[in-house]
Amino acid sequence: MAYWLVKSEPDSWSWTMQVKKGATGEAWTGVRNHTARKNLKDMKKGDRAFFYHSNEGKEIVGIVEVIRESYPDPTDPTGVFLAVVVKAIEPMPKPVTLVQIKADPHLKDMALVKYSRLSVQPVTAQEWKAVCRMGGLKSG
DNA sequence: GCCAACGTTGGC
DNA sequence: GCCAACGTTGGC
Repeated sequence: MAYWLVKSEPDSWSWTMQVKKGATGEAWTGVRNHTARKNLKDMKKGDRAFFYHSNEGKEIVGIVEVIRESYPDPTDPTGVFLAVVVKAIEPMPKPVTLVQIKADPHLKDMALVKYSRLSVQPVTAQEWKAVCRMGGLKSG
């Protein structure tokens, strides 16, 4: 199983909205970047991803699971880009902020820090564990 | 095919 | 609100 991080501005799509969707999940659409597209393509059913609030909050607020692998993004008229479907698994008991991540020597190589504009990014198993611990979760 | 101009993202 | 990073566009 692989780990990822997906970003959303809470003004357009927030963790609360994701939770309301429950087990049905929600299509993750609107990604228009080729690096991000590749990451969406690599996502497998059962993979987990951190749900990150950009701009407002700047923190990891929860964990989602991929329940449908990549397919053509219905919001993309060119048919080039991809979407996946994710469902909320659990919230972070204590959201992990960008400030905390930057301050941790083990985490400052995270894509979140290095490629701040990338909206879908891979997370290593070590990073996953470390962030979960900081967020008050025992495992991933 | 190069590169300047421009638009967007997202942290500060 | 500003600006750095970076992707895209379009003239040549």
